[in-house]
Amino acid sequence: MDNLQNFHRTNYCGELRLSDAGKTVSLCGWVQRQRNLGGLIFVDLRDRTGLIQLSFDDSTDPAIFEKASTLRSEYVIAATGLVRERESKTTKIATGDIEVYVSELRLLAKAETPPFEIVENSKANDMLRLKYRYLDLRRPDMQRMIATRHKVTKICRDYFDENGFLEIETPMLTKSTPEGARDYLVPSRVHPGKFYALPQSPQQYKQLLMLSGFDRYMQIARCFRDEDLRADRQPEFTQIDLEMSFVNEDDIMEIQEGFLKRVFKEILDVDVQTPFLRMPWREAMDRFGSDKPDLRFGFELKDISDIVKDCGFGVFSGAVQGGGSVRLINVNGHAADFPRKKIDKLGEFVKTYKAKGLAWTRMHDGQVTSSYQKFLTEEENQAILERAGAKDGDLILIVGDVKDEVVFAALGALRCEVARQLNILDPKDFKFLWVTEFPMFEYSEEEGRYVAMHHPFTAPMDEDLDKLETDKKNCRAKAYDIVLNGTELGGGSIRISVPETQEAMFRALGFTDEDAMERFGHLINAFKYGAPPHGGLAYGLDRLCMLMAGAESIRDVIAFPKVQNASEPMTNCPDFVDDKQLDDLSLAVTRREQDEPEA
RNA sequence: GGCUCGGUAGUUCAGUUGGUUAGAACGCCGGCCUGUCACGCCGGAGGUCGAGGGUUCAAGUCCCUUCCGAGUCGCCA
Repeated sequence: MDNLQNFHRTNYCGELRLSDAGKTVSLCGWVQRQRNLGGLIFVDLRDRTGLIQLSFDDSTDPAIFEKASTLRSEYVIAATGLVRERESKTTKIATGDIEVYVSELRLLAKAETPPFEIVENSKANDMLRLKYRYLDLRRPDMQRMIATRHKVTKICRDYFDENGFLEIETPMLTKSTPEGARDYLVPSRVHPGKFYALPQSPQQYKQLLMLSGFDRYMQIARCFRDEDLRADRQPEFTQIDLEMSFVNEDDIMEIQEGFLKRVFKEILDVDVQTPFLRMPWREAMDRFGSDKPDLRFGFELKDISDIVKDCGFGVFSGAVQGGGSVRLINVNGHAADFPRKKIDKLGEFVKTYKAKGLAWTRMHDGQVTSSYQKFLTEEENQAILERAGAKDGDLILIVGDVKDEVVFAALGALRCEVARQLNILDPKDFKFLWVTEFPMFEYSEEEGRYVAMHHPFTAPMDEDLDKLETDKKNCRAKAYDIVLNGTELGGGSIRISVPETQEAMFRALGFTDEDAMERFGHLINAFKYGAPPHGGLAYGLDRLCMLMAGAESIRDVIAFPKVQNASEPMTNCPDFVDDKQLDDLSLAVTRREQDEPEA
């Protein structure tokens, strides 16, 4: 084994080109592969910029050749040599015109055979990759993802700085708030029995910063939510968090669009058209069955409740008369892609969303087959097909339910599912959308009361101010979500800056004055000292990077993510702690997992 | 907590109605090879079929339990 001593790297591997021929360079990195041809050895050397071929010749330098013959994959080496044009070139790597003929070789570290090959597009499963994440991150595609993420945050800081924003850090140890997701709690040693909470978002702090007069705030903020994971949800994630004073929705959306336009241009060379399309929440639900519609394709929802409300098919008429609706989508032109068996599978799919079933009409080669037409009159059937704009080659899919939410959820998801099955979703097509005029409240079955759909500091729309207490169901908020290709990138709102309105909001949510004071007293008090009108936005850096990188999970753009049960396979956290630590924190554990080690 | 899919060599996978010594590719180890670049050729090692129990003359295969992973519903102000 050698050491670095006075070795100094002069270049990165992947940056050398034919124009560098004749130079003597010093390179460092990992052995990608060694090819020993007998009297010749080729070594592909890898660093974060790419590969370059090192060559060794037994006939001219047997000592170095002997050393090179011991090299194995993932050994760490340093080499000095002459850049020269290759005898046989390749276009497979960027440095394929040249090689480095090595005159000095240092072996800096040996390596065991890795559990999976360090190559692009690894097929190793997620668990293995995450257990050896430091090896997984050596792979070129992961290096690119992490680098892309760096570029996004770099542009973010530049852009918002240029637009007068200050980056301000807010605390990680905060007060637990009841509304919203479960908090991660941190016990206090010096206050036995008391807990901090890790922030779900810097929401209240950034509003207080507006009160302090910082006017434009930005933070790349880590947030924590103790909820179950998904492909696009991690217990700790990063938000680009903004707040601005003396602005309305348009001002916030405009500054946001400028940022996204720039990020997509600089990183992907994609020209994003601004301003983005805006759509009220109600319209998004009616047309797409979703508050985060994917606009890359059609198959929009149509309401046929009026046609079937008195029809002879109980599934339809019962849904309408029970207070719900019957709606359809027309998968136009794709009847041939959905034979009976596949339609039955779609029926199973919608049941995931609590739909009772899926009715359908398939028009293929002049033949019409249908699951429901025999129960309806000729006029009713005709009216449905007309409403759907149906023609030969179309597939009509219908869901009815006594609950509108079920119809929307089922058809909204079904619309995306058929698009996915038809393989018509282009990951390089970026369709942005603002969804606006969100409802202020949604009814929580679990709690038996209305809860804030966004958060309790969201301002109601001026024209709905009086509905805050009288008509919660129809009260709309100055809230907006930014949606990209069916993914909610982020959301924001104009905040309540009038103390009386904030008090009304807390009352509407069922808090007593004492409750509100206990939980949000700091905010309520602050608002008494001159609060500027303000609003902001926060969106998921991880999700943005995922979509830009074409990744299927935010895990791929997070260096050290958690798996589905919120553990981390590499360090094996969370883990038990010893009694001394618990004692210091005045904690006693009353229930443990079964896999507790023998005491 | 529910549903769906998965777990076989270091890795990715195949393994038929239950039936001989569980296979392939890549990787790994050894040998040969002077222009390879997925080098080539020859040889070799490597398996508690996730775990436990059951049915059977016989289980990777069938049944039960359980663990682990992925996706998803609930949940995520």
